[in-house]
Amino acid sequence: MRTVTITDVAKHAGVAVSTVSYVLSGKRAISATTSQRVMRSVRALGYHPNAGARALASKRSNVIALVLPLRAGMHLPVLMQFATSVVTTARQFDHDVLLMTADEGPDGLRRVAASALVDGMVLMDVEIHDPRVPLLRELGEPSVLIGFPADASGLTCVDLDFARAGAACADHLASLGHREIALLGAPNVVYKRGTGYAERTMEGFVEAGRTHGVTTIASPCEEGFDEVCATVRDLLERHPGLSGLVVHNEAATGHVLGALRVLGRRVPEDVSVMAICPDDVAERASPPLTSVLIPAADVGYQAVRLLMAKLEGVAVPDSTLLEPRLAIRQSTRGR
Amino acid sequence: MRTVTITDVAKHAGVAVSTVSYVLSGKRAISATTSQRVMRSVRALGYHPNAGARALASKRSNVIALVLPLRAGMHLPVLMQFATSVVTTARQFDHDVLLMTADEGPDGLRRVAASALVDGMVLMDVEIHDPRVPLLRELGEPSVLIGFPADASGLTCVDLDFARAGAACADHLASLGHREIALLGAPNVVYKRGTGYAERTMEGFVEAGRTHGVTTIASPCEEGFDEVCATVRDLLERHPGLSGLVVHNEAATGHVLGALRVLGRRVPEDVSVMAICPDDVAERASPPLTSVLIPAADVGYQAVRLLMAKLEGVAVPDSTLLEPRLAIRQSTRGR
DNA sequence: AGAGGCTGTCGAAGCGCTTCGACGGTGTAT
DNA sequence: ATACACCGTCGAAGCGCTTCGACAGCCTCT
Repeated sequence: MRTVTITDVAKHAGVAVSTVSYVLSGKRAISATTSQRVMRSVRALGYHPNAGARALASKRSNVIALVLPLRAGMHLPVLMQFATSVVTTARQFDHDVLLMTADEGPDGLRRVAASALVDGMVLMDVEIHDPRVPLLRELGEPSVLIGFPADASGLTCVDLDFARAGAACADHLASLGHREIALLGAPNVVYKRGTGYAERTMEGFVEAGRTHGVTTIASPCEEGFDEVCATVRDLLERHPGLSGLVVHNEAATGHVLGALRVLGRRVPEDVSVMAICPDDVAERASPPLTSVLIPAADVGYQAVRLLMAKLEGVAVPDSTLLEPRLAIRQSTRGR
Repeated sequence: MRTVTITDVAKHAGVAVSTVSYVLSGKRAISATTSQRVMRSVRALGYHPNAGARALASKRSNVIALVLPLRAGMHLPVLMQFATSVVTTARQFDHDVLLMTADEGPDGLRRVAASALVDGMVLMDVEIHDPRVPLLRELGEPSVLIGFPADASGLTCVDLDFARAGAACADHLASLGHREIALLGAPNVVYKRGTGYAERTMEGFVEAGRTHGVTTIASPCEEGFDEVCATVRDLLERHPGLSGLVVHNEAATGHVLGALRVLGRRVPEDVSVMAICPDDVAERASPPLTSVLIPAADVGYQAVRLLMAKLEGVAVPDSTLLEPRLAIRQSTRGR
């Protein structure tokens, strides 16, 4: 069973090869009757254009790269959500997604760009000082970053507005009357690395606390149960007035609740707890956590949408920040 | 800056285009001197072969598809581990990975195969009655499945030997002197769907228990804390002699420990607990859990290795089962 | 009635690469 | 010395598609 080519379709429909191409691409006007005849042949023969030939002739592969670094302290489920929304959105724009990880290093990007395997790329989990950024500038490959590097000029970046997410938490707790509140963040290594979103969340949190005249404490948080327990105990001992806790670390979220239980503090009666995390994590906790949502699906969608616009030659904003969304559940209350 | 083509390299090196091609592919003998001269030109010009042209001429895209369904109850981190090991291994074989999700449905597979976008595919999370399986047979596309469908004849399947994993847990607990042991499995929906690995684990567990003359209980387990708590409480009430617990559900692992704490049972003094999960989850728990490892990286590696063999036309075994590995930590002890 | 402008279709020229057959040149067996 | 084999290299023919320019036919405007 030889594979069906455009020539077969053309013969079957009794038209020229170029006519079939134009029907399929819509790049020139074709009469309705011809068009229908061609489409009927396409279906009858089960024709699918050969991707390689198309890419060669058109200089467009209709594939975009999704570059995931996969570092310690990243929460995988969120990454997966990004990834799947990128794939789904890309398909809506008739593109496929090539998955790349960082272990090939920057050379991977270079290779993929130079070989015209992809038309553009979406880079996830971009750090403040990301080695991929200068390379991106050099390659001139259309791209969209998820996250913000230190120097974002000339790049297209998308992310949740983490500063506002941190602030939203402080706002919510302050409005409930809490006067001393803490943020438990990512593991230390994430801050050491200079990961923008973690820092911006803290800044937003602290800043908003100051505005409200509320005492804020911000602390990194490791991910083992015992470490979380120690951190929480320490926090409560040092700050007896502490009554509000924000967890921005998905692996630790469950442990924090467990630690409070062990320490004999009730949620929300003694301590209000909120999380910055996807909804399903917040809902699965006990009690369900008031949370600020990380809109992973939306970020992925925006990233692809922007990339597609760039591929069309449309100008796009350098920076796109997505609004955090507060969902009030049962883990916070006034005092 | 026009992109560098093989013609540029040939001119630069003073040889024919075909010679450059043969140097790069090694498909014909080329003298050492010529070869070196060509390679020097390749580096000097920064040549990368155009993927589309290569695919068109050679009928090989050097891309494989990775198909993730993404259903409820799947544990994402494990999927990610599979995925990254597939990508890494594919790169070792000079292939890239196209990421596909199920929302395009079987047509996605058909499209990708017919357009010669990929040379073969790796399908993850295959169910007992998987709609993709008949399609796969029809397409005749080289493929490897991770997981086992009901009828695996003529297909290449890889997976952890879950029956032996379940048995290993029962063996371990029995050898420690426990006479009544329970398996907490995946959420009910997973069994309803007919997911092979979940069922096989249970069967192996029950079977091994029988061999040892130990009472076994196998129960599905939802993933919220409160549900887990209720399940565990119920289990302990109904089976007062229960002293060993196996958790085969990553989202629930942490909750089970929390539930036991709440119920006043110490681990491992009162109840021995083990898990079937990746090492990092087991190590992060408190106390660190004796576990049977899911060798995600190895499964991904094997899948790609087998696929590459098939692409070379080498015959491969229909079924590859990976040995479970028991790691004894602090959550189990004799009674 | 003729010029000019649209529309819809065709033919042909590549896109950059692989691969096949051909062919000098050198080494080995007769 | 002649025949033969083999090694290393070359030229050319596609792979299946897009796209450009050409052009026939028709309509509209003067």
